[in-house]
Amino acid sequence: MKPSTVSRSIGRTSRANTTIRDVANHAGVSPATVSRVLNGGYPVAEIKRTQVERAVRELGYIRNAHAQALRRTSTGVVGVIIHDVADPFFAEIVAGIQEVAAASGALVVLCNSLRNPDSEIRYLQMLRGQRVDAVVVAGGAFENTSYRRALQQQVSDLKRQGTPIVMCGRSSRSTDAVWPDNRGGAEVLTRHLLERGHRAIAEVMGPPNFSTTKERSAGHRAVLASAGVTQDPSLVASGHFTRDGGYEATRYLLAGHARFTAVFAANDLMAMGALAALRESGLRVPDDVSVIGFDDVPIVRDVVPGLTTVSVPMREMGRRAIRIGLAGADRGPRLEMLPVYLVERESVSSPA
Amino acid sequence: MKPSTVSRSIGRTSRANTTIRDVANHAGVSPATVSRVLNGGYPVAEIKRTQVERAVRELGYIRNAHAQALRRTSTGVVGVIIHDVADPFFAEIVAGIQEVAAASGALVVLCNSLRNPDSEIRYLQMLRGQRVDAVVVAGGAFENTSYRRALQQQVSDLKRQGTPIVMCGRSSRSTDAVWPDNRGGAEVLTRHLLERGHRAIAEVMGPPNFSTTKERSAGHRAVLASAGVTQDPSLVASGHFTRDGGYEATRYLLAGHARFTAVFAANDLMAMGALAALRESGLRVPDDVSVIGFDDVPIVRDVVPGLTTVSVPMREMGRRAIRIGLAGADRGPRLEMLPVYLVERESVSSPA
DNA sequence: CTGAAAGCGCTAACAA
DNA sequence: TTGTTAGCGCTTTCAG
Repeated sequence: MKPSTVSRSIGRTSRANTTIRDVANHAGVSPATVSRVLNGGYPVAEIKRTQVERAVRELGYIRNAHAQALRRTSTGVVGVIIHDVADPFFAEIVAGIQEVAAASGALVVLCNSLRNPDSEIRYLQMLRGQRVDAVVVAGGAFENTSYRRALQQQVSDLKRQGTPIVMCGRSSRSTDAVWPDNRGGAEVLTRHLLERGHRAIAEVMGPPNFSTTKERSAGHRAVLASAGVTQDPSLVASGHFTRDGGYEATRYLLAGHARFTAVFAANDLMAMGALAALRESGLRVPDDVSVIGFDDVPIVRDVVPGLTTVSVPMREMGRRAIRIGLAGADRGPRLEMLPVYLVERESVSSPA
Repeated sequence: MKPSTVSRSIGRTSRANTTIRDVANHAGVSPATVSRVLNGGYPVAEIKRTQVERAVRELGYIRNAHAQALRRTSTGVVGVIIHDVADPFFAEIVAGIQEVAAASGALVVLCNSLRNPDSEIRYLQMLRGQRVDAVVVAGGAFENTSYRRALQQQVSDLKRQGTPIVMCGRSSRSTDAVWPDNRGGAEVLTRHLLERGHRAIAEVMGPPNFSTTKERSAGHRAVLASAGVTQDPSLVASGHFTRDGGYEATRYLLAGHARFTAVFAANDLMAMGALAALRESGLRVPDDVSVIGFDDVPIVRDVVPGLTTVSVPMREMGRRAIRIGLAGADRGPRLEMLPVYLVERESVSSPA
């Protein structure tokens, strides 16, 4: 019996994890041989291979991923930072990411920033410490210089480490990115409303200082302007990108004196809130007021009336983002703006 | 200049990650000292501490979590296995888990089994390899002996490693668990329907061989039986725990000849599908048919008519599950069945 | 208070 | 084809 075997068997039988050494001893081979059969792609005598496989099975052995990560360059883990899992928009993106990560055997570390810029930066650091194989940051960007600077720092630190980082849901000049045509979608929706005869259109905006808010609002206003419709400032309210944010903003609008025949909401969740507020005020959709959303999250086809919105390929965005990340360090930023399209349902009609 | 410094600076400036050694050299101290200031709780001269902190900042140094995990007993990572992130029931649970994990500085690895038992087992193994500090398995159990056996094996392997595993959404005898009162909730709902005068109640069940399906169905049938109402077999259909599963099952029921005045759906998503199928058939809810759901996922308050359902504290279940896991290895299984309560909205009325 | 040294569990030369 | 060896980057005795 070799010394190593002895020293191992002396210890308490308690909490010691099974190591590659235990498997080697159990199978009567060296750790290197065990490693070779586990990794494959290296010649090992059939008899030894069988012995090792049996030992692995009998001991219920699983390699320590950290020891492996320390020696190798890849960890088999990817990091994902989103605003909030409970938001269906992000849940869909994560589902897409998971799907391709699973297909390539990678695990995903999911981080919720809860729309706190500092928290996003902190997660980026933690993911860097984890030496993840790729990171995808989903959701619109915070438009604030200190955030921008901190993000830029993380991006370059990550690059220095050789870790690809890809943005999902925001455009970018310096890193890989996949995002929806926010501006184009807003234009399509606004044109749709205009064609139906609406002129007094309330805008339920997202929070200021978000790239998503800016882009969608810009598209909306540009079309309005080019159609010669001036936006009444008292018909604009902003709120969080949530159902309650849309609800509050709409209540605020309703409390004012201005009248409107349609609501342009920054996303579906806010549109749902608008629908609730309108309903509470006794206003019917679309008979009294028309409402449009943005994103086409799964639930909006089940509300009544069905919400007319623009479809953003959330799941596909997630898939593409992680595929780009997993494909390796960037050879010049890969930028993909995904098209969106109008989905007409029942929440829009012509004003009386 | 010390040898170590020299050897480091000889290499290419390229892809080398910054290590604790680089920081030590930069600050003119030993790696041990750097480690001590980084970890805190150990006396270090004020001057050296300052030097180290500056070096860390200047180098943008972040410790390699894997090297750390290899030396320490904890990894600061927890594992979570759910059925599907895109399902709001699970998204809520994950949000709760994330919340407390973040508060204790832990990262979460999220795994989607997509309701595939083999996939769940495989993830359990991977999480074991990651030496996560705790794992929570959310969602109902697959009622099948080979799964049960494999799960039991994983649980004991995890225990041997000293990793707490807690079930979230299913009861258990051998491990820690937090779950909703599925049976009680089904009873409350059924009684509610009975009190409104319904007797011909269709049951839109979940998939067979799921603990959740069994428990909810059992509660429903028990109340029916004790009220002397016999369930018409042609009024029972099962489907996946999704909106489409509920839709298909309801379509199937509608295609049959049997008539019913209410639908008892196994969860909210299936109830939404039922609502859609009913609407398509020209049936009004609740005037022609009443519908109830289960879980009270966030969206159901926004459908029209608002869905009457039973509220399951999803987020709180997630919080509790991870708290139990993070609290350490079990001192006898901690079992918590959380109460549920009826939420009356507008989807139920008395039959004509 | 500080540094040297050992070693966590694994893989990849390098020898044999 | 196989084993021995040298670390990956960190923390933690153990001396000083």
